[in-house]
Amino acid sequence: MDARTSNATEIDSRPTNNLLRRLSQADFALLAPHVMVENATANELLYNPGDDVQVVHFPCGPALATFVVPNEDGRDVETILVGREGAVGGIVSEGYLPAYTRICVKFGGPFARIHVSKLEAAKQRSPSLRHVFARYADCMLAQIFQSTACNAIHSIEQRTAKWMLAAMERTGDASSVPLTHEQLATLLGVGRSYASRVLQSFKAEGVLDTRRGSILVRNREGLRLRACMCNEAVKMHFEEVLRGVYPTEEGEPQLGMRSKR
Amino acid sequence: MDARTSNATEIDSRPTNNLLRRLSQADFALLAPHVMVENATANELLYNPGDDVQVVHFPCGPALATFVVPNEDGRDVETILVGREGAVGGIVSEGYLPAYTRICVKFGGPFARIHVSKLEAAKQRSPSLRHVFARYADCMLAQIFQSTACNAIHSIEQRTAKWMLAAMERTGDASSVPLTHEQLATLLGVGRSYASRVLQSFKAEGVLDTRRGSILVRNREGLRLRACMCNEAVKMHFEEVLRGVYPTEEGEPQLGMRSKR
DNA sequence: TTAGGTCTGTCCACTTGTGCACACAGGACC
DNA sequence: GGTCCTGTGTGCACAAGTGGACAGACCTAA
Repeated sequence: MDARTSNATEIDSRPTNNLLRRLSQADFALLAPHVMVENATANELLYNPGDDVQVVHFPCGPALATFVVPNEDGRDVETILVGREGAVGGIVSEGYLPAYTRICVKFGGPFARIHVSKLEAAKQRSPSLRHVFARYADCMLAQIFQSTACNAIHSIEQRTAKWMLAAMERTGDASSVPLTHEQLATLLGVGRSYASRVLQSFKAEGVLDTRRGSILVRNREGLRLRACMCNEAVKMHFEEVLRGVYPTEEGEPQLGMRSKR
Repeated sequence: MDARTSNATEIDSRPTNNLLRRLSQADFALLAPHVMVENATANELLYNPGDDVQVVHFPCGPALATFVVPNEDGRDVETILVGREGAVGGIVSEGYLPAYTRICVKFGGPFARIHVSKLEAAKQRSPSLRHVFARYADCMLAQIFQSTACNAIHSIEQRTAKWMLAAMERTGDASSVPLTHEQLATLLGVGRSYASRVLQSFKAEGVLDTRRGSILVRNREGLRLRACMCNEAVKMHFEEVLRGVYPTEEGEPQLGMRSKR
């Protein structure tokens, strides 16, 4: 509604990644020449364990990436989801180290990419830019900590509901998650038949519906009732540390990070 | 054996924290004036959620800290152990942010402390120092990722064995862990009676023995056989990224990080 | 329109872990 | 030397989750 500011076009042309959109114009200008947006499709691997981390990927729009911890016996575990609120690759390590986890595109979409060396050079020049990334790294850490606790004490039912909500918040899609029962089970690190049963019980309660290869959410509030509060805890930390970056149902963070005018 | 270098005394007087000992002399010199070593006792809280993180704590000797994720229903979960291989507080966030987790002294001992502002100032002046801390942050991240996966798919038996080994590697103590069954159970996020039963089965197999308030390890190799490989996976990452920082049974990292001479 | 592969719902026997209860053992303190 | 408290060992009923199996449903492609 105040899209008539002189630089609205320039701002709106930024990739739809909340982290990038939160940057001041000056900071974004440092990165802009090196940012490239490309599409990635579901299941594409951004990094494998041991890969040299050289590129930071910012999921845009409905794109979603996950960190997958491989396991000797093949039972890989998905840990955290990263959508347009964040970025993956060298966020904590500042790059040039072997990746520990696999990073996998969960839902396809555009990804903004920048070489770590360019990002680090920009951080060198702008403390405020460094600061935003340090803050995001802290939020990502919080997310993983919460995941660890969640896996330790919450039921599969709770975690299923939590995962669905987290995915929907990030993609912005109102209703459907393209996932087979098998995939959902793997992602939670549980058996397929039990995952099916949980979905079945949700279905019986009218919370969601199942299609071949996708899950439809019928009653988001019901889902929230059945989920643990882990999402909320993490969201609060995001709000405290990086106000407006975490996607919510009320809408995206507005541009113009300085709240004046 | 080459303890006759001119500055041997100065080096040996460094706190017995492997991260600090890995620093070049020049880098350590930047920190030294601001480092203070103080003892902390078990169960002391270094941070509570929401606290402003202003001090970095480096566990020395047998000291051990843990990150505890509090839970709405009071079922707190301990996540990762940090001993003399690392540090806690503002490692990822670079300080001045509200703590997300509780940080608790698990086993008492000396802690070297430095104010985040001093550490950050030193990083500003020395890229190599910054680099060491970025690398450690990456290792810590790996540790948490592995924990998340471990909690998702490994049995309580495996996790108990893993925890015992991890604690012993870090404290260097050959045999005894001062822990009640209750504490062990809480720390793993499981019921007390089941934890007792697992210990009982280990005892029956001659792997460990129980005393009132502490657990004695009888057969470390047996413990390793019963543990998951999560420790090893993390250890490998440490070795790759920060060779010699992770404590092992073979001994501590030797000083003089440049291997020449 | 049929064939074939994948996904889904459900059954079953089994293991893992929970939560409560209770007897009793080990120390610490008077 | 008794008292009291906390910690330990164990029994039981139950809940949660596993892993294999299989029939049928859905979709695609020929």
